[in-house]
Amino acid sequence: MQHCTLMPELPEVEVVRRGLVSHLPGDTVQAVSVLHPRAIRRQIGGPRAFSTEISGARFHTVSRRGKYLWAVISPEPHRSYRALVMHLGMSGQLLLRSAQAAQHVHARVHLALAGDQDLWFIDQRTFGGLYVDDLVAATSADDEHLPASIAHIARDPLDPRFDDDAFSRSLRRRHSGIKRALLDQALISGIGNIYADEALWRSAVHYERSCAALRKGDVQELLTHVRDVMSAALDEGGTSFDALYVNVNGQSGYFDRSLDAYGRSGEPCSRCGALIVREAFMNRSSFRCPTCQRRPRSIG
DNA sequence: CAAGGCTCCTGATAGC
DNA sequence: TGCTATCAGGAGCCTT
Repeated sequence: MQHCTLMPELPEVEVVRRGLVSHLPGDTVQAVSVLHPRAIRRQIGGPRAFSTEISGARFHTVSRRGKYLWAVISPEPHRSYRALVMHLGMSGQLLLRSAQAAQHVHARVHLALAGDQDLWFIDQRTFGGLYVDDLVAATSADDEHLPASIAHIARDPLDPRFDDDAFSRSLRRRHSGIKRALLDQALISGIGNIYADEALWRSAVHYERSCAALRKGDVQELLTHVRDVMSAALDEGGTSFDALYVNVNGQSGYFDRSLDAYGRSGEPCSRCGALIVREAFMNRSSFRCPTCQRRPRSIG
């Protein structure tokens, strides 16, 4: 078993959202313990202000934009609606546990709730974090709201209001390789290193393929593969999700993904048999089939 | 304004 | 045995 298989991308975060939405609404925060100051990020006033504001807060719906989650909280008098914003980063987990549960080594924030279970934020690498932010109208035209701090995050490809044509136009105007664009949360959200590699493998496209060289049909096909690979993971997570158990959690192996490219260097491509290679890219790894996903001629 | 690189962090693992 | 280097990567931030 690998030491960390979570790496939350859209499907993982969405499963966590579903767990939260089945437990949090209606519950209230009785006490707050910030166990690691770094777990409170982008918070005006820092951990102290966070604790003050979230104490006594009552939760409403839990929403998601890309890899960000937020729980709407009742406003104080004469204030706009606010939200508890949560990001899992690389290794974050949100656990609902009884108050008596032993404290996890990497517990960063503890919210004691009035209900049966408390909310714990666990995060080994502390790339994730929580904060409270204003909710603002997403567009001037409707009643959709999202935290002001994530207004720049694009819709995800499973969002019914994701605009395929607009995405295609924006993407093809980019002067960069396709994978860099897929990882840009301001262009399309929810995709991380794993699903980017998987979708590119399914599309038989090299990660350095120029965005501008893609035809509209190529983009549409890529979107289809992104959606397929994410939906499959979401189904898997959804079916193994047990609301009666803990769990809004990201246990290791929770998603037993069947991956075709990511992490499979040295193993045969399940389409052609060539050995999958790992290459350094953007301070991370890229996995591809050297035969199915040939390097563009224009790239060294 | 966009592209692209740097940096934060902890723990497992490999190599000497 | 014990040290050091490497790797894992989301996303804000900064430079070009």
